[in-house]
Amino acid sequence: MRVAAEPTPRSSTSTNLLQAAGLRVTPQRRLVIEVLAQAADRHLTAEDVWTAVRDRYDGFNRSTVYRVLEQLADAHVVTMHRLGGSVAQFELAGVAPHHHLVCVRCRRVAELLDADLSVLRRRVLARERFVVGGVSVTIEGVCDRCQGRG
Amino acid sequence: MRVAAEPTPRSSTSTNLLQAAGLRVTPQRRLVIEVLAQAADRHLTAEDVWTAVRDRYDGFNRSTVYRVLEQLADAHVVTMHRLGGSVAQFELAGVAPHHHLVCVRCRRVAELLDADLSVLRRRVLARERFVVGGVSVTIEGVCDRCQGRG
DNA sequence: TTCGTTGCAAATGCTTTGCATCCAC
DNA sequence: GTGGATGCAAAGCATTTGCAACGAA
Repeated sequence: MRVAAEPTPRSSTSTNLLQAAGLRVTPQRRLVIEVLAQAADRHLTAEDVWTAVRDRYDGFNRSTVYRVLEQLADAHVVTMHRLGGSVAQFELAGVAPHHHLVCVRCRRVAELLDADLSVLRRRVLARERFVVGGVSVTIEGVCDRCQGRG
Repeated sequence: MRVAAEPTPRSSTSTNLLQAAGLRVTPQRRLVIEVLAQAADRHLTAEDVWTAVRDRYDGFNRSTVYRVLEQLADAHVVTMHRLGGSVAQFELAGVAPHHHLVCVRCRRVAELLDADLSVLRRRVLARERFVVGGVSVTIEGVCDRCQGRG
């Protein structure tokens, strides 16, 4: 794909993130990161990301989005969530360990930046012979927007 | 489908569960419930369930398994989980509110019957205008079996 | 120059659906 | 008898993969 010769500085955030992760800096990867960064408060599906990047540069392929998201997830640059629906959702990593409020009607995801689970984590490690990685609390329910309807 | 004329009592657990849920008692539904009941300690995928029921009665259709599992989930007879992998897993409902330990290597799921989250639940309800349904804690990590390898 | 990355198209895997037949009530 | 349930086959959707062309280092 030929991407418009945009005067983007080589040392932008996306470039830094890629280099820090030991990944090659390609315009596609930078775009995906920028799209996720601009949607910082939301969770995007692969389709959302694809729509956004294609808006900017026609020809951006869907499978490239999936491949890039997978690589970025492996490199811990983005985080992937499967929150009950059938589609995965992505967000830029690096904030606090986070939990989610998932609306069972509209499937919107809100973040829950609370809940200290360190006690739970320690207990599990001690009791269950289970080396704990990510702890994720998902709470299903009905969000404020949906409480009027249905 | 013609199911073998097995002398199964009409008042078995599966029949009771179906009747209580207001669902018609069909041999297919009873079989699905029985399979889930026999695997009480595990989480089964739709494929697992299908393999098990087909073992007993040839001709049991895959889509019937999906339809039955969906109806049973709607009726809260079974619980569906999406625990990081792309495939849904099912188990008979009705035990304690439960949480999971998911091994990132083998994707095996262990149960975690602990963690009192009532405080968290109350706080969320008070603060977020979010009507809380199910709370599910998922902890990813490496299980004991996998700790040797890789 | 080299090997990783991308575009394209086709395949995959899980799940859902349309329709005719069947059976629980 | 009647509406819901099932079998079958085909479609659906999100995601993955093979391969040739391309481009970052």
